[in-house]
Order: sequence, then C-alpha cells, then structure tokens
Amino acid sequence: MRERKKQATREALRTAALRLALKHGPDNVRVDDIAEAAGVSPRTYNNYFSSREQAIVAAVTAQRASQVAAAVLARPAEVGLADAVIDAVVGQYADQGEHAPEALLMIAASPALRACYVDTVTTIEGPLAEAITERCPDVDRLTAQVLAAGLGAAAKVALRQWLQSADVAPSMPGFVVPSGSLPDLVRAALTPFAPALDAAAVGPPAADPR
Amino acid sequence: MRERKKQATREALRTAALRLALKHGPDNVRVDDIAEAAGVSPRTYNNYFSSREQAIVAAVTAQRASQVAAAVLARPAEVGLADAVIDAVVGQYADQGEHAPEALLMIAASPALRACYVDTVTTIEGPLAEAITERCPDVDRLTAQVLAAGLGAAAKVALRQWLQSADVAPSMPGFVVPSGSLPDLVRAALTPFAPALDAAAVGPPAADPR
DNA sequence: GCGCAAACCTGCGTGCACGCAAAAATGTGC
DNA sequence: GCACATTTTTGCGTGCACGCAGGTTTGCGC
Repeated sequence: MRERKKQATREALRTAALRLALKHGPDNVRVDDIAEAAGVSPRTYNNYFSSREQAIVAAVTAQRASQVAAAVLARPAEVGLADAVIDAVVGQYADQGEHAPEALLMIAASPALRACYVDTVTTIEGPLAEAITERCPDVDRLTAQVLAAGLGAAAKVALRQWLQSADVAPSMPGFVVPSGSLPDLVRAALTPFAPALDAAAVGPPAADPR
Repeated sequence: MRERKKQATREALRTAALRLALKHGPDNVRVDDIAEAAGVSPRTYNNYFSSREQAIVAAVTAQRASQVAAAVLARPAEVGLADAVIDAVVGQYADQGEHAPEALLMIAASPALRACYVDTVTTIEGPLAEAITERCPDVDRLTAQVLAAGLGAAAKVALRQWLQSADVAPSMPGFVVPSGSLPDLVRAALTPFAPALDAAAVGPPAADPR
C-alpha cells in the first residue's frame, strides 16, 4: 500500500514535468515548479529523480526496461537468440506512445534532454541480461551482461545519430525533424552483433581449438 | 604556442587534483583548493573539467584514448581484426602507470570516483572507431561506431566488476583490494564480441542469403 | 484503539556546474 | 611599436544535487 503511493508520486512528478516542459519550454521550468505541481517539496523531487531532465524524459521511457525483457521472452523458442533480442529492442522504438511526437521533438531540440534520453537506454541492460540468461541458461553471467551492454551501446549510437540528424541542418529553432525510420536505424545498429549473440547461444564453453 | 599553455594548465589541474585527493581524501578536497593549487580561478577549473571527479581521474587516464588507437594500428596486418582490437584494449589495462596503485585504490574506494573512472572508457570509443575503419576500410561508419561502442561497454562492465569486487567483502575502510587479474577480466569481457568483429571485417556488405 | 518501529517527507546548509558579460592575455596586419 | 580581432580567464549570479537531522506518516502487533 505504501508502494502504491510511491508509484503515484513518481507518476505525478513525471507527468507534471513533461506537461510544464512542453508548456513553457524545457529551460523555463525549475525543479521547484515541478515539485509544486506534483504537490511535494522540492527536496522530495530529488528523492525520486536525480536530475531535472530525468523526470521529463521518464515520462516517455517509463516502462521500457520491463517491456524489453518481456518481449525477449515472448519470442517463440525456435528463433535464434540474435533475432529474438534484436526484434525485441527494435520493437521498443517502433511505436512511440500517444503524445510522444511533440515530446520527442522537444527532447531532440535540447542537448541536455537528448543526452538524458539516450542514457535511459542503460536501464534496459540489466533486465535484458536477465532475459538472455533465462532464454539461454548456458551462457555465463559475464557474457550475458557484456552482450546486453553491447546492445545497449549500439542502441545509444543509433538514438544519438537519429536525434542529431536534426540540428545538422541549419534549421530554425523548433524545426527539428529527425529523418529516416528510427526502427530501421536501430536494427542496422544492432545487426553487427548478431554473430556474437548466436555464437554465445550455441557454444559458450567451447574453447576455440587451436 | 597558445595550445602549449592550455595543455600545461590541464596537466597542472590534473596533478594538483590527484595530489590533493590522495593527501586529504577525495571528499575533503574542494574545487577551489584544486584551482588554487594550480594557480587559476575556480571558474577556470570548469572550463577544463566539467566535474570535480573528472580531474582526479584524468590524472590516471590522460592519454588512454590515443594509445588504444595507436595500438590497434600497430598490430601486424595479418592478425584478424578481433585479435588486434582486443589485444589493444587489454593492453591498456595491463600496465597501470607509476603511482597508479594508490590512486586506483582511492578510486575503487569512492563510488563517485569509480563511476567517473568507468566513464572515461567512453573517450576511447571515437578513436577506436576511427582505427577500425582505418584498418578495415570496408566496414561502414555506423558498424565501426557500433563495434567500438560495444567494446567500450564491455570494458566498462569488466572495470565495474573489478572495482566492485572490493566492497563486497565487509572489509574495513581502505582495505579495498580488487581481486583477480584485471587484464584477464577485460579479455574475458571482450571475447564474446570476437565473432562480431571478424564477421564485420570479412563480409560487411554481404546481405544474408535467405 | 495504542504504542512502536520503520519508511518517508521536508527544511536547511553546502558545494558544484554553468551561462553571461566584462577584463585580461595572446596573436596578427601594418 | 601600435591598433585590432580572438581567444582565455575571471567574477558574479542562478539553479541544482545531495547529506544531514529532525518531523511526519504508515503499517504492524497486541
């Protein structure tokens, strides 16, 4: 019951942060404003989010981590690890939720928000590693962690590039329209790791014969 | 000639930061102290380093980025990309410089410093990507970036684990002795990516026949 | 209901990162 | 050597993150 309230506060902070940021622009929102809008003290804000941008971004990326893990395990057992994992991650960026378009535009326009948004990919690495070991119990812990981290890093590269493709053009402020399909870019970024994933899934303890 | 002076200031700040941190403990050093010891204003400090920990850590990791890139290109052309790259990265953690032992101990003991130290691995990713494309001009830019990022992520996992292996044991403060060989750990962390590296080096544009 | 322990929220104080604009230092053409 | 354009340094002000030490709420056993 206590947990209920905590999640509620989290949610309130997230949505308040996003709403205010969209309304007044990301630089014209102070932490105090968000806290007040959510009905908590400014100090409490930092018990939930350790930076100002984090709350705004969290409104968009809230349950990505758990979704990815679930998606990996949801793939039929026949498909290889590489396909399962890559499809799962790509799927996360296929459907950006409801009000995401405007939010993403704002995030793309602000360097600080961009960086924070890209960093949230890190949160999927833990669950992803667990999902990998669950699907392939033979790969050892370190390898699973490393593979998950590698995939996360690849996704970050893709995200960064997609978000950046905006401000290369000397466009007027607000005119940031990331070009190309994000899912395609993510898939392209993850594909180089397919050999590593399949190799790990097949013969983890096999010392290479030399 | 101007560049000279900047590098000198950087160096002064780095060494001053490390010296003071070792002397008084990492938490008892303010940026004002470091700045004063280096003979610049506190504000200038933040023109060179964007966080307090960064200067301390930089004293240990200063030219790692360029060294890795050089090491990759130094390997004879016959050895595969995977071996070349992995050896180069592992080599970076084989010989910790002169006064590193005590510095590393301090870094391992402070969570903030640990995080910052791990983050410096990011700086090698750019040069590493360049080195990869230089060695294998056929791999496209995105793939090279992704591979470099993946390797960086793997190295971070290894580093984090090594540094953390200390405070698992309920040891008394200061008694943090990372166990096991760091180079071995790093190699183990990077090895899962070997198949991906070799696959990229061999047939990058080959669409998989289906 | 009642008291108690744990978890949580809050105010305060400190140190820090960084934008901004003026001042100082460093090169450049003449 | 002298005026000038650039780059660096610096002081100042603001907002932010977080440790700490109470006060407040929440849930549990009785």
